[in-house]
Amino acid sequence: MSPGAGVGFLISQLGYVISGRFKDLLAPLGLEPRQFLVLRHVAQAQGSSQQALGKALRIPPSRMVSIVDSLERRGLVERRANPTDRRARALHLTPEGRRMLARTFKVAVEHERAICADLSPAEREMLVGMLRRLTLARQLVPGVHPALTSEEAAAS
Amino acid sequence: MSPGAGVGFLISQLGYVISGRFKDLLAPLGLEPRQFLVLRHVAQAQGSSQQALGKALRIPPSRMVSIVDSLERRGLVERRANPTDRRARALHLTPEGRRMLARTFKVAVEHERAICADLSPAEREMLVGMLRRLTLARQLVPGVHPALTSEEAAAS
DNA sequence: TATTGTTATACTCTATAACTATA
DNA sequence: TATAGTTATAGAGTATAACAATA
Repeated sequence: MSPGAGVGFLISQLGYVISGRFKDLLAPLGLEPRQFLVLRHVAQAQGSSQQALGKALRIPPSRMVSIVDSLERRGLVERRANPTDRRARALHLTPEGRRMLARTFKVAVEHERAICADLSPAEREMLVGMLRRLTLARQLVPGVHPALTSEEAAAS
Repeated sequence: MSPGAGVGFLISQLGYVISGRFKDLLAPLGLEPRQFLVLRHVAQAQGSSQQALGKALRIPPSRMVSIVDSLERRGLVERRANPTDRRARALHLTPEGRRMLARTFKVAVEHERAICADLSPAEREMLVGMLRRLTLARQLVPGVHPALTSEEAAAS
């Protein structure tokens, strides 16, 4: 009866501590979750402009600047000139960026293993299956964590 | 492999949209989630001092002030004098606060129903059971949503 | 005239620390 | 000397709007 008991409240609580824990795991690599989000998507769409990427991730242009700034400062991403449009900057992963991404994937896999430590593989699959059947699961954008992007944009 | 696929990422995404949706459902009642959190706990521990409640909810004293202010302005909670300690204020629900709480519970129940619309009661129970078996579920404080309280305190 | 990236600005949220009145 | 509540202040994070270069 009380909201402390339901599926919604439980997932909401768990989501918070899970993402907080992931943030902690990422910290030793000197990476914040939203930097990780962008880094990952740069890898998947190399040569994209900042705003094209920002649109896909629902991150406003002005925010993309500082995120890409930080990634570039760390030598993980490069802003290259775009030959066909001198306004736009083509984003590319550096070799160091690629190595970093590999490291973060290991962290993510270990995180997942720790979370599901007490579940058999079959149970884990069943869990994913049921989570995907929750109504609100349909409005998720694959691979994009809404908490790391604009709240306004996410609501629209 | 990619973090977009795992249980952790999925719960983290879902938690965000679920709590965002609950916030939207609460909005027509003129209540924000953290006001709801405090209101609910005042009901469970009537006569508590602000700081006693804040300690249980991991909300720092200075923040409690404005939350209780807003609840008092709306006539949902009363600060009464404490006969044994004139520094402390005893928090009590008003009749209007009690009615509001009943309304929010209806909202919460409807929210839960909507989320789990495509699950049978048995599946829903199974889902709760598996969520509770996730490692990080052990560090949850019952009934307290960490996102609405101090991040620092939650980490400690 | 529209668009890319950038900068400037303002706003929200929150914690820390000072302050008062009691204890 | 310590504690309850309050107020003041400062910091982080973020969006909106103005701006310069280019289309």
